Amino acid sequence: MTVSKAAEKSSEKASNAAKGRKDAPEGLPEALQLGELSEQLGYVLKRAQLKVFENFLRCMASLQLTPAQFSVLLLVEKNPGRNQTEIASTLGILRPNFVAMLDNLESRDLCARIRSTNDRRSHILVLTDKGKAVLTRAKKLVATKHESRLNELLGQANREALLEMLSKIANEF
Amino acid sequence: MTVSKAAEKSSEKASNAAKGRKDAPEGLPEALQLGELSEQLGYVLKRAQLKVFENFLRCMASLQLTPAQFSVLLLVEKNPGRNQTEIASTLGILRPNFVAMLDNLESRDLCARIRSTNDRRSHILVLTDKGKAVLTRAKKLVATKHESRLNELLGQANREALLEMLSKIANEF
DNA sequence: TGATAATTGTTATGAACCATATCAAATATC
DNA sequence: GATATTTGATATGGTTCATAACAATTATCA
Repeated sequence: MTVSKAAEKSSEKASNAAKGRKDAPEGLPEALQLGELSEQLGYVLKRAQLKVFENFLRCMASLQLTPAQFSVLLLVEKNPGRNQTEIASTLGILRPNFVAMLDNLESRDLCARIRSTNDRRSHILVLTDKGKAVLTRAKKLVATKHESRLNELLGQANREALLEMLSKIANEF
Repeated sequence: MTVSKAAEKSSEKASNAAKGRKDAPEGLPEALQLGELSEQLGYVLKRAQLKVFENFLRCMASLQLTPAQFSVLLLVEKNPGRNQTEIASTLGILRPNFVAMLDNLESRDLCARIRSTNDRRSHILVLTDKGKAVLTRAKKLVATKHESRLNELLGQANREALLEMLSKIANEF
C-alpha cells in the first residue's frame, strides 16, 4: 500500500478514467520516478549548480554579491592593472555585457576604471579600498558559510576530488 | 614576434606603464592568474556544466534535442499518464514556461497532450510512436557519444563517485 | 444543494542573462 | 600617412526565468 502510491494514482487515472469512478480513497502525494534522469550527467550537474548558486546568494545576502560579481572582484584583486577585455574574456563574459556589470560595481565604489596612460583606449581595473574590504569579508563568508558545507557534506578528501574532476571536465570535455 | 602580440600589450601595461617605455621586446601571451577562483565550487561547477551542455547539444545535433527537452521525454516515458503540472514541477520548470516547451515537442510529433477524462482540466502527457523512436536513438547517442566521454576522462569508478557527489549536493546542499 | 475556494493549462508580461552588429576614439600596421 | 585593428560602449534581439491574471473545471463545506 505505501509503496504503491504512484501505482494507485496513475492507475486511478488510467483505470478510473475507464471505469468512470472518482471515489477511491486516496494514498499519498506520490512522487514521480526519475528513472534514468538521475544518471544523466548534465541533469545532475545543472541541479547541483543551481543549489550551489542559491546557497551562495543566501550566504552573500549581507554583501549583495552575486557569484559573477564575486568572481570579478577576485580576478581583479589577483590581476591588478588589467583592462576590461582581459578580465571579461577570462571569465567568459562578453565585453558588451561586462559594461553594465562594471557600472554596477563602480557605482557601489567596489572597483574603479582608470584610463590607461600608455593606451588611452583601455580602462585599467582596480579594487577600491572599500572593494578590498568587502572582498575580504566576502571571502570569509564564503569560506565559513558556503565552502565549509562541502566539507560537512562530502568530507575534505572527497571535496578535493570533486573539485579536481569538475576542473578536468571544464577544461578537457 | 608572432607569439607576442597579446603579450606585448599587456605586460606593456603592467611594467612599461610605470617606466613609460613601450619598446621592450615582449615575452609570452600571458594568461591571467585565476587564483582562488579555481577553488571556488560555484565557479568550477558552472564552467563544467556549460561544457557538458555544449557537448550534449553537439551530440544531439542530428535529433535537435536540448538537455531540457531530453529530460522531458525521459520523464514522460518513465511516468506515462501524468499531467503537465506534475512533469513540469518535478523538473523544476514553472508551468507557464512549460507550455511553450510542450508546444514545441507536440508540433514535432514527439509527445501528445490528451485531455483527461476524469479531470477535464488537465492534460495527460504521453510519447508518440515517433517520440519513443527518437528517444531511443537519443539515449544511444547520449550513451555512446556523451556519457562515454566521462569514462574516458575520469574512469568508471570516478564517474560513479562524481555522480553520487553531485546528487548529494543537488539534494542536500 | 449551491456559493466559494482551489486547481489546471494558458496568456501576457517583465527581469536577467547571453550574443551580435556597430560606433567613435585610439592605436597598430605597412 | 592611409588603412586596418583594438577598446569601451550602445543598441538590439534572443533565451531563459519568474509573477500575475484568466477561463474552465473541480473540490470544499456551510
